[in-house]
Amino acid sequence: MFRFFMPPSSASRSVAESADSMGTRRRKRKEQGYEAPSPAAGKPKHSTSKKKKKRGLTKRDCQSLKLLRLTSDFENSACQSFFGSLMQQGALGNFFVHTCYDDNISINHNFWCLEKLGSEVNHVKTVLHPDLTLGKTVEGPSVVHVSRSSSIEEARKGLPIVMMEQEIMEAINGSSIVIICGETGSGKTAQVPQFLYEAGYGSRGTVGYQVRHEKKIREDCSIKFMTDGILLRELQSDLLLRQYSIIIIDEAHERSLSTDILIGMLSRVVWLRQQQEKMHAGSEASSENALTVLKLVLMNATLHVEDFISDRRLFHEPPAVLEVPTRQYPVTIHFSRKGDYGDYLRLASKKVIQIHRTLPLGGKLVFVTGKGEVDYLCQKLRKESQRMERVSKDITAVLEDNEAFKYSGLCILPLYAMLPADEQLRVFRDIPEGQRLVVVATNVAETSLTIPGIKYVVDSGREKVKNYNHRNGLAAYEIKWISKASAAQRAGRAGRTGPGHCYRLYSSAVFGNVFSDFSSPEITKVPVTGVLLMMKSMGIDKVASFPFPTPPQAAALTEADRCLKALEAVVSKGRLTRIGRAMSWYPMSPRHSRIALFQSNLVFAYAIASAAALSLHNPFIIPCHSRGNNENTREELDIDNERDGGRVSPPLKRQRVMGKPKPAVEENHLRFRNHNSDALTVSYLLQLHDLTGTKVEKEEFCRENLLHVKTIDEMSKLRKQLLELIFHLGGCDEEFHGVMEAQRMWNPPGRILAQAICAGWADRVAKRMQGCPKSSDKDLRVRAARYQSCALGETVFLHPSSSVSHSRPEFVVYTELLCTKRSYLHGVTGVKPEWLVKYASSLCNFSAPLLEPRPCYDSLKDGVFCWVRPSFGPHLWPLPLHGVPAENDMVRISIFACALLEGNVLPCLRCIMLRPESLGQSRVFNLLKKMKVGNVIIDRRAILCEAWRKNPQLLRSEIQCWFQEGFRHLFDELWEECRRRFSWRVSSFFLWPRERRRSREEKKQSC
DNA sequence: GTTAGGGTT
Repeated sequence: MFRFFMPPSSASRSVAESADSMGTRRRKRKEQGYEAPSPAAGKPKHSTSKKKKKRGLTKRDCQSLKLLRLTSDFENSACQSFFGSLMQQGALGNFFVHTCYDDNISINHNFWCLEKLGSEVNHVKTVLHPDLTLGKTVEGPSVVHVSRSSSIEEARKGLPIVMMEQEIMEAINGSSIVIICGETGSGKTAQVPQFLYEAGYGSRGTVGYQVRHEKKIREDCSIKFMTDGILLRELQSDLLLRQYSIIIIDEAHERSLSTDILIGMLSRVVWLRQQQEKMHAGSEASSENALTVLKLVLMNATLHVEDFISDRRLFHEPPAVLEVPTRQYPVTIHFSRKGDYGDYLRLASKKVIQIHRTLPLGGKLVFVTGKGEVDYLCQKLRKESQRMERVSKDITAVLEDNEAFKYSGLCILPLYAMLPADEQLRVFRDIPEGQRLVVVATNVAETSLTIPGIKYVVDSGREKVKNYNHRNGLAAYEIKWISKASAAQRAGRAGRTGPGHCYRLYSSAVFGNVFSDFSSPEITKVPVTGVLLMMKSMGIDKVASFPFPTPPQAAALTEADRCLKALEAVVSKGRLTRIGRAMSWYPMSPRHSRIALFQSNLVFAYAIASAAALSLHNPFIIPCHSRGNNENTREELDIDNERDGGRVSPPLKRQRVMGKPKPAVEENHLRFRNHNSDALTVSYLLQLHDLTGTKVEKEEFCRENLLHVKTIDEMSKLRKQLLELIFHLGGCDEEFHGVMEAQRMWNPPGRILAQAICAGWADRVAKRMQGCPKSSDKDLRVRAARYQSCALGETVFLHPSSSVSHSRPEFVVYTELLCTKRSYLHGVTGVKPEWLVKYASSLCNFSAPLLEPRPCYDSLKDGVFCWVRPSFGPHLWPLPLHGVPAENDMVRISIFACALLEGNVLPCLRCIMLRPESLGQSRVFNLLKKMKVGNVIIDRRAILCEAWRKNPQLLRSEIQCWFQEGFRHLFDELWEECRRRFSWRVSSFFLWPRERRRSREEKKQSC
């Protein structure tokens, strides 16, 4: 079976496309001077647009919705389905699909002719067609005949990449690895799969897709679209990727973590498949299991391919690199005269107004760094716009109908990823008559989605990045200059539909001297614990020599290694443990997999809820209490009313805009509070959410309680995914229902769950500081609890929003140490110090065995233990005394002998209360001497049992002599009774609770 | 007494 792999590429297109399908962009297309035929004309409309409104516009969501629509639209026919998928690729894709639908594509294997561009033929490609499902190779070259209408042909002619079809296909046929570089708009995403299709790849069967939480793959699927994360998972279970013959990785320049690892992995898979093929070619064996070579196509939007080609370890033979000219409209770049404006928000606002007043019509897109800046700038622009409107009215009143002075208002819309979906969608809807669009956006508009009709871009040149210190785990958000590549991408947003302008709020000198060429790949910036675990599970032990396009920092690998050891996923030599292997199969960070794997049955299900809760961001929205400007909020409400037709109730809307009054919100959040753990607080919240009826009610629940809808929704899906993974795959449906029923009552075993969380975050521990040393005057005023983190020297604080901020446990584990106003602990759970020894022993130091308290025999564990004084982490926090198995043979023998005589090994043999003076007696010496039989040391009940089986009289006389003369006649009976019990069941001795309790009390006294 | 750039299994 032929399958392409296409990680669905940038959602930019998808969103634009989705909006397109809803028929809302026609206005914009008219503005652009053409009217594209509607791909959906005459076909049933799909409900996905509705669905989209409710859900977030994450990149993945867009992909999945779009693909759902496409595959269901076209699923009757394999090729139509495939071309349907290509619809996502922009207007030209639309033309193509439209025609395919109307004109009957013919598929013809072993057909030699290909009609191209309506002119002469002449394009015969010799492409092998190994059909794995049939298990045989189709003889001769195979091409697919496609006839297109003249309008399509015309449109295709305009695409630079079409002229390169032959070159691209020759490269792919001649080389296992090909890199195609072409800027946005070159048509590579839409056309390359078509080229392959026409060449006979994947021309049989249907098109499917898979993203997280959503999968539409039919039996006869031959082309599969998926995200990079999904393929990475598949790679884990089939290193040779037997199902695929070509893999296309789109948007490789984005250098996401998964893409980078995939490229490294695939370089080896390609090689392995070549070896396989050679092996089979040499043998006469049946071709049933024969594997063909695997081809890899990387598609890059920039010419920066150094990382892919320079390191010979990655690709032994240099890949073919093709450059496709772009079809982008010209964008004029305007730099500022002054180098660096600190107050870029003020400047941005000024620039927007200036463009608005002096330049022709066209949408404006402003890039700033975060939600705060977006909101601030929106507010500022609205004020300015209102002021100008008033002035304009005054002037027109004086000059009467003079159009030249008539001011048209600005429609100012915010855009960032965490904005609720319906508010995000406003940028794609029609704006009120007479207004002009201004979108103030974060980076989300740079890579993830494209707003139609943008002619002017105002670029602040900054972005917010999350920095992570691998050594101490301290994270912080920083505002930094973007890279030259990013700046180009932002500017490009002005040239999607016609010539545009980009106003950069920095000078060309700053751009030239300060900006880096490219943004650093994600792998260099994030913890790589999960990456390391996955590689180990795939048998890649020497991660340091893995051919990453860009290797992670050495400190990151060290940290990851230390973390995996702390989680007991690997042993000291780096080998995976059983639990580590299990962890590698969970679709979460290793820490949360560890939590989920803590115990079985009911605890398990709660642990999963906790793991899901910790896997996403904190869902509580911290309301903004600033009073704000009434006029602005009023205006925003009015716009809302216009857009949603008054569907959302005004009080709700007001609440959304202004935030609830503080006490009500706090009271609401208190309802969920677990005083020992943020994770349990959020998992309870998750439970309430999941028990809430319909989707609409769930959303209402979030609004009422000021929660991020998207975050909770994602959390809920993750929880479901994990439960299904565990119960259904294991075939435990009944158990699953039992657990779910029991869980409806929601009575989590808090203590055990806190231990589970402790096991997952064993190396992120903080201890409350006693005596509150203040490092600065500023600290004097802080009332938040002070802690010392095991990873950091300086004082850190419990975040005031944490559930445990009042209980302030002595020891906590935390999921994040984020430096904002101060260094704050987030995701906190209180833990007992003794748990640290149990779940983070790799980070503990232990003293030599103590003489006092003296070692003792533990009847439940059946062993002799001595006490050590543990301390935790680099600050050597003292922990409670801890028992470890005694190493000294004599200590073990004598303590066990003592316990035997005291009846702690076998209660019926309780013969004496040992006193210190008895230690000098010869009967002590005799007993101890007999407890070493050859090489065997009798220091445990189990060993004694085994020894008695061989020699029933062992120790008899040595023990008998401890009984008083008067009782010795009873001894024979007692002895037989004891031995009989031994032979029944070792553990049965200690089912005499009263005896055991007494023995413990005695032990305590002796300690 | 207070934060959230963008992705993903």
